[in-house]
Amino acid sequence: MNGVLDDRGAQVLRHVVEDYIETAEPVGSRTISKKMGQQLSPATIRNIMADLEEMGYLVQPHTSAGRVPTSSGFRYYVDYLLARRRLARPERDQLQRMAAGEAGSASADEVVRQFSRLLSSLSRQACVVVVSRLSSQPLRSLNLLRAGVDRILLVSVTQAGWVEHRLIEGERDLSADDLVKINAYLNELAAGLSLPQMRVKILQEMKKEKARYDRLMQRALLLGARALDEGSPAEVYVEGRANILDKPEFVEDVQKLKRILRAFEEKSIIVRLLDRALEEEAIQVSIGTENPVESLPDISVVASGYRLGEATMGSIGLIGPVRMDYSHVIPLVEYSARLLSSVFEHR
Amino acid sequence: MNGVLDDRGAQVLRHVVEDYIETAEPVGSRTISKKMGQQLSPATIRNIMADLEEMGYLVQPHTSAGRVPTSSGFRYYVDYLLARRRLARPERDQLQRMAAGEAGSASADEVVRQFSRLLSSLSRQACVVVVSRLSSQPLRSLNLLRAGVDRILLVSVTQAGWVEHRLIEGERDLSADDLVKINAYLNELAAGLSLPQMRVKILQEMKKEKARYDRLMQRALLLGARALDEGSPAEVYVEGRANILDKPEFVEDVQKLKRILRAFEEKSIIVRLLDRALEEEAIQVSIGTENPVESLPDISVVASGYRLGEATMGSIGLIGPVRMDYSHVIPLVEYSARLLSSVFEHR
DNA sequence: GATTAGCACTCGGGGTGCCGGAGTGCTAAA
DNA sequence: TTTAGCACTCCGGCACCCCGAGTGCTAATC
Repeated sequence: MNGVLDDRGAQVLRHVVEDYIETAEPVGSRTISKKMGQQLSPATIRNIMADLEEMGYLVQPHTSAGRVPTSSGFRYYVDYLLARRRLARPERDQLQRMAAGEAGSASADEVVRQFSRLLSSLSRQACVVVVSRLSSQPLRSLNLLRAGVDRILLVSVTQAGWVEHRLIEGERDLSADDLVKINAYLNELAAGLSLPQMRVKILQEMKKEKARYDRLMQRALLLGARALDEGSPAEVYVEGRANILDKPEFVEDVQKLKRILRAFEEKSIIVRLLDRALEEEAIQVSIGTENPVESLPDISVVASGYRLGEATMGSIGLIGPVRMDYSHVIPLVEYSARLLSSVFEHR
Repeated sequence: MNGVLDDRGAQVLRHVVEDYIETAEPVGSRTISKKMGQQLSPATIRNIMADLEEMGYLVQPHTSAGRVPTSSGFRYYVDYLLARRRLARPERDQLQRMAAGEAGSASADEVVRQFSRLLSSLSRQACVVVVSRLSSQPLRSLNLLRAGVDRILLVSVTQAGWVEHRLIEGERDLSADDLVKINAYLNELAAGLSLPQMRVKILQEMKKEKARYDRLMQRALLLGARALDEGSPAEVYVEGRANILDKPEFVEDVQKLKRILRAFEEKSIIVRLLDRALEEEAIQVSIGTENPVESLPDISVVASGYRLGEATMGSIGLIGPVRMDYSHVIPLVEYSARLLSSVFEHR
């Protein structure tokens, strides 16, 4: 009675979880007995279920109701009982076709958004979210453009094709020619570096220039340093919000719904939810209360980072009720993340 | 009996609408009689209400229930009965402070997003949507940057500070120097023109260059033409989706909710909803079935275009149930649109 | 000793019936 | 023309009951 299950217990738990995933209703002993081909009578199943309840894997919403898996029940299921199903052919194909289609043409954020859409519609079950972080990627180019009498636009393009721009205020006295020179200079510095590396480089370079005392180049470095100081915020894309309205557990409780929708509007919350997936290589599954946002104890997150070479670029994941079809959703996310990585790899 | 109301009828209609806006419940004759200071007894009110029902301004959900305004009831109210309230001081202040704060610093799309957020939270009542159209704005600059072995990034900055970029495929043989030259050339052409004007200019210029036969410049023009051919899609920002969950009329009907949330995920639908506001100078109010999307007969849209000089830049509006506090929401949107225009004006 | 059949028990949900209140329309009186 | 009065309607809430699904326990069976 230490949390480890014998084979029978495990099988029962598996069936309870799977039935519950399907029906969203408490599962009774009869149902399980039938599912297991009557090897065991309902009465026996009841005993086993009582044990499982004692161990915290199941709960009864009320006496004389069937059982419902707890978060730890789901956790046990995911960790030990899940049949690692391969992805169904048509889904693989769809994802691959999309990847192939997007690979060449669209801009990077469009690629990500398309993936997010498709993944949300394939999983039906949940909402798709994609976060991405720019700073770690190596740059392709860095350019300053005039964007107003006293503002300048810094456009950075990474090797993977991400484009980011930010404004720098209060620069009125640089001519178009100056900017061209500065661009040439900065680009020489930038090639292949990531933004933080670039920052370091600039600081080094500033010391040198001080000696040489080239006013324009010094100016260039100052501008670069200022722009990079701010750090780039994550981008968040949420698709398929409406899917949560297909889940009875949410529709029955408007408060939950509201909390979730509100969360979708807060970038920082989404980022927190998918943060873990950025660090780790493997897919991350946070079930119910396990997820890092305490105010959302009824949702699960299945997410995986995607990468470009060494650096993690972002993470893609599904958000939905704890009652999720993990055996479907996990390979789906895994595969998508891998595809996404490879799309960016071949750019 | 031709749709025009005498004073008494109008007053009764006004009170029914206002009470219904407040309570979301059918309104009875007693309530109205009280609201009107007992000048008329409930019985009289009942007669008047029966007339209003006959004229199509009110309906009874069932016999022995109070009355609910129809879409035409709301329409009549908005057109003739609405006390054009001025905006409350604190709301004006908040909007103004925001405008002042954003004016200088942020990039244009950030400004719009902030407005959208604030407007959604001030109106509580509904969701905020902003659409914006780039093509008509005069350009400040146009730049080509290398973004991959065989792709080039076109970055256009408008005078109002909107930044847009798009990729051009299959250009491998232009050196960085070439790009600099091309940029200088294009920028000379571009100054002060809008994208479509630019297109025309480029076509003219192409004829000339053909004569001169300058290969690089011809190349530049081709690139420019290709990039501009595609036309820029509208940007859509939706904020405060969760607010619709505060409206009992939506929460009671999950199907409606789903339709609305789905609509929010379709750019094209949102654009259709706010389209009218782009054309007209004045604020646009579409009540219930009046709005251009037939599949959403239970929502109203209050929207207004905002402009930069002559050209309309986009429109900002609220989406919510037909039962909206128009007397509050209309000035709110009007004022926001005006502020937004002025923010962009002073750039 | 494990399994199972049997049985008593519990609880939620759905259906029914009843009542009260809010509201109406109509009529007749003011 | 307005209004008081009255009969009528219908919704919503409440109590009630019953049924079914499910349980736990016990005693018999393998």
